[in-house]
Amino acid sequence: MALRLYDSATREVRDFTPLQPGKASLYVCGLTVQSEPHVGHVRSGVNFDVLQRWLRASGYETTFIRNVTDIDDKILAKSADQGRPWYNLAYDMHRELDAAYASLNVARPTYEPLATGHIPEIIALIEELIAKGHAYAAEDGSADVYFDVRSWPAYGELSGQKVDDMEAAADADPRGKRDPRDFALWKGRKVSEPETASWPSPWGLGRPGWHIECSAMAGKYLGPAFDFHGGGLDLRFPHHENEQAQSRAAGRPFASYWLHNAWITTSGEKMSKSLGNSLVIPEVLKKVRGIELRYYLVAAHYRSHVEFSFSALDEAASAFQRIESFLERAGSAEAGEVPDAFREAMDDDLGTPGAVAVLHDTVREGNRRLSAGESAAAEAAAVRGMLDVLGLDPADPAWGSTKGDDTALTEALDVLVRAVLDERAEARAAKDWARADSLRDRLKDAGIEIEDTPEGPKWSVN
RNA sequence: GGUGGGUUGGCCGAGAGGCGAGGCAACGGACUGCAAAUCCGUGUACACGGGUUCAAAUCCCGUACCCACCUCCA
Repeated sequence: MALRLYDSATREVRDFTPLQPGKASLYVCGLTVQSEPHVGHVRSGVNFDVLQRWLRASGYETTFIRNVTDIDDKILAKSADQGRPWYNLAYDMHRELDAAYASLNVARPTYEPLATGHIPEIIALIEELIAKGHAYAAEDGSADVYFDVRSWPAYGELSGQKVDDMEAAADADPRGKRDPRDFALWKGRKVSEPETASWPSPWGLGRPGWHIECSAMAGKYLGPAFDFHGGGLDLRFPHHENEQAQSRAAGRPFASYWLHNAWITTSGEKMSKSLGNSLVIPEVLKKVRGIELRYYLVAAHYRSHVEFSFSALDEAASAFQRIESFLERAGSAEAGEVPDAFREAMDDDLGTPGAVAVLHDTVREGNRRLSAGESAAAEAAAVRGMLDVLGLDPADPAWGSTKGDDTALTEALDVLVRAVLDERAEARAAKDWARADSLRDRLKDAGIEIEDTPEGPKWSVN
């Protein structure tokens, strides 16, 4: 059974037929780098990273573009509040985003274009739209350029809306627009905005509107037609609707499939800045490891709403630790082929919950064999293979060399712990259980867990 | 007003007409000096009211509640 995915445009699960046999092209809307990324933001990164990995694992030569929006109203407003240049804020937040992705083992895309690096392509696309009668420069001398929604009959097709049914935006600035639903392709510079945030254009100094950058960049790196376009559900309208309208109006077929990941909510509500910053990635990673947070995100289907809670996150961490301890027990194994059931789950609209269930089934079978004194090499190889596809392989160097970082400390601690364990071994040999347990308890109080195994006691820092 | 999604056991979270996904927690058993880890076992779950069907968590009608989008949003 081949890969099939839910296409938001047609609202049905469709078989994936690549434009070019054996190849897959994917454009994902990244973030506007205006604040620290929180759990909700990285969900999209993780979801599409899993898609990208599965496409590659399925044999597709994959080109993956994920942009960064580094100029927009919010960046300008926030940087002004903070009293620093907008590009400094954007750069800092971009680095925070990179760090968050890295801590979750989200692979780098083939290329990560910035909006500000594509002004010539954006201007060229706007000129093309004007020439074709789908865009116009505002007549109020503002240097704004708008897309003419009424000139494109298919407008609204992606989000299933009719122009006439739409609520006129309360906050839409009607200046210079022919229709309130027309959206900006180019925003003329306002006197209140810094000069550094504007570029010369045929219409005057200004900067790109939000949507046009993605059309321009997708076109530059993936061509006029490509396979997948992804992003968060809230981007479906207006962002993706507008991207598609302006791209198609310019004669480009654009994306064959539209994929949208659902929300992470807290207290039943969409995550947002107003809920505080307790869910920014560095804060969350004080509670669980990056690999555990990633497992939490992967264990839910990408189209399901997730109600974030730290207790659910803890459960996920426990579940993941079960997988890790199996790999430790089973010993080293190379990543092997994934089981058919895993493949079927992933092929079915990226069914990671079912895939994770297969993972656990395999772990249980492996543990059963180990308990029976048999080899679990086959299970360990399969588990490694599955974890690899999900970006959850604990042995992946991307998770950092925490073991190597403090080798000296670990060795020193090992000597001390061994000394205590030797003492405990003597006590146990003498059947002095009270003393043996007291030694173990003292280590536990220091955060060191002791497990007695057939190969002798093992210790680990909790 | 328009569009779309949701409500599943103590908790998280799949499934989309018929064999109880999986995990966490709990309980019982095995193993262990005791633990830990692991294995085996244990669950009258599908918001509510009707209907269709041999069979409904799944389809239909209705009701309730929740959420998202409608030009700032992952």
